Amino acid sequence: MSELSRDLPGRPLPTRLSRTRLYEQVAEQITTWIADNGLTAGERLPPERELAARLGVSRATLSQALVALEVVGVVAVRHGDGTVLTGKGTGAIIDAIRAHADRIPEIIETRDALETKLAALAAQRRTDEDLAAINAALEEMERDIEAGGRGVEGDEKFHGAVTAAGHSDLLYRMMATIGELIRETRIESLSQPGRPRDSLAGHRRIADAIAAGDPAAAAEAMHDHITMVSDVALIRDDG
Amino acid sequence: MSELSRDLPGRPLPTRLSRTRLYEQVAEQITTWIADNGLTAGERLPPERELAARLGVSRATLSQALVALEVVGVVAVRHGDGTVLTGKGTGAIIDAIRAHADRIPEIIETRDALETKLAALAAQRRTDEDLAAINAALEEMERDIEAGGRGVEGDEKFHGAVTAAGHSDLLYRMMATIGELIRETRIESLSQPGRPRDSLAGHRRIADAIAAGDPAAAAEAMHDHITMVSDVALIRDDG
DNA sequence: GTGTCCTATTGGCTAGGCCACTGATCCAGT
DNA sequence: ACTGGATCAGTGGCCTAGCCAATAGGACAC
Repeated sequence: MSELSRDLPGRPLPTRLSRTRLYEQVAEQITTWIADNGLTAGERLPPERELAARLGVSRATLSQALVALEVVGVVAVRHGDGTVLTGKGTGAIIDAIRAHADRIPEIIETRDALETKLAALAAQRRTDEDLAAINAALEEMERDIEAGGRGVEGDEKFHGAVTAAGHSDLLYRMMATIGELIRETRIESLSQPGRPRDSLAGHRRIADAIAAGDPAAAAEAMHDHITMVSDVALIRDDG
Repeated sequence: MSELSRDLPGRPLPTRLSRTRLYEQVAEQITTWIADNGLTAGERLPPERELAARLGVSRATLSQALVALEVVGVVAVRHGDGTVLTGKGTGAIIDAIRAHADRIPEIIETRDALETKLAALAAQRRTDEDLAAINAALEEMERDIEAGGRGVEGDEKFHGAVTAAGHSDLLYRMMATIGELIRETRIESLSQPGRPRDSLAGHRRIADAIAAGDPAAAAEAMHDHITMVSDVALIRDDG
């Protein structure tokens, strides 16, 4: 039959396209369901029997999906108790790194590599919505600092907004992978006296460059900003 | 109350020791069996029915084990054909990306982000051994091109050597994560007429900067090199 | 030779069931 | 009142049995 025709584009026949198996779709549905309902670590999934029925698959298939999610580190299935979400998510690399104790310099380097590029991309690709999100984060950080806070949340949102503005799935994922590691260094950095204000100024430079659509300036501003953060980490190393 | 007492051990009370589920043991057995018999990519595992019988488990359980191995990227299960070993082994993100078809521009961007930084780090940290490896790769590529080849292997080794010379575990792992994706673009790039020679020259610049210990020059050379590669990818996109 | 069809083989998925584990509850003993 | 053990409902673990769907390769017609 002509079933083949729809699988034969002009392209070089990249990789034997794999059929989606049911368990993959199920796993996908579950993860999106988790995201939609804003479930966090520790919360429970419905019982297998119920979940299987609700998704319209057999328990065996659901079980495969759970195995997949378990391997990836999204959930932990506990015999006799239930299926609970684990916080880590991507975990694999993170644990490996964290196991080696003080990898902070490496985290900074990686951030530098990824975010500098992302800033440049953001300058080229940001939409008005992206810009709005960036500015909102900036304002939140400013308000928090004015009120005597450290602006941690705004800081995080800012970098998240810039990452999103880069419009690169792969880079986005990589940032997500080391996201948790970054968060740890971030808190340390902003705990330094006077640091929040400096950080805010750095963010302004980045935001301006992105708004102006100047990739080079955005990259440089981001690089400088991350370098500043790294000072803190090094200080801690000395201590 | 004394409810607290159970939360206050002298020791950290490690982690809720998780029972090994059968599928884990099965997956373990399979991987060791693979290793023992020296099976390589492309070779087949026995049929599910037979394998299940031989391992003394049900097909359902074996299927779970295969899902786990599939998620990790050890095997590929093909409906109607069988279960074959895949060379890779990291896979998770790769498939997610590949599923979205033409992500080549994103791959290039990510390469640019990671490798540019790695080149700079390599310029600062390379040992004599690193330098030797880089030069060896360069020579291999040159010889291959002289002989009319495309220098694919040398190219790959070169980038691997630079990555190693960066001495950053995290960045190294991220490169490994997208390694296969890069390989695909590499082969395409070097298939362009005249491209291998240009590529070789680009590599020389990078190697020289690293040898000279000049991070900025190394980063720039790497960036230019990757930009050149990206041209090819874009050409392909047009076609 | 070439293309088509058939079929054995293999994985995909379901249904239904029993067993094992967990946690909460209840109850007897102290 | 408190402790400890027994019970029980709910949950996942695993199995058996079976049918469906995809693949590859050979038989066959041309």
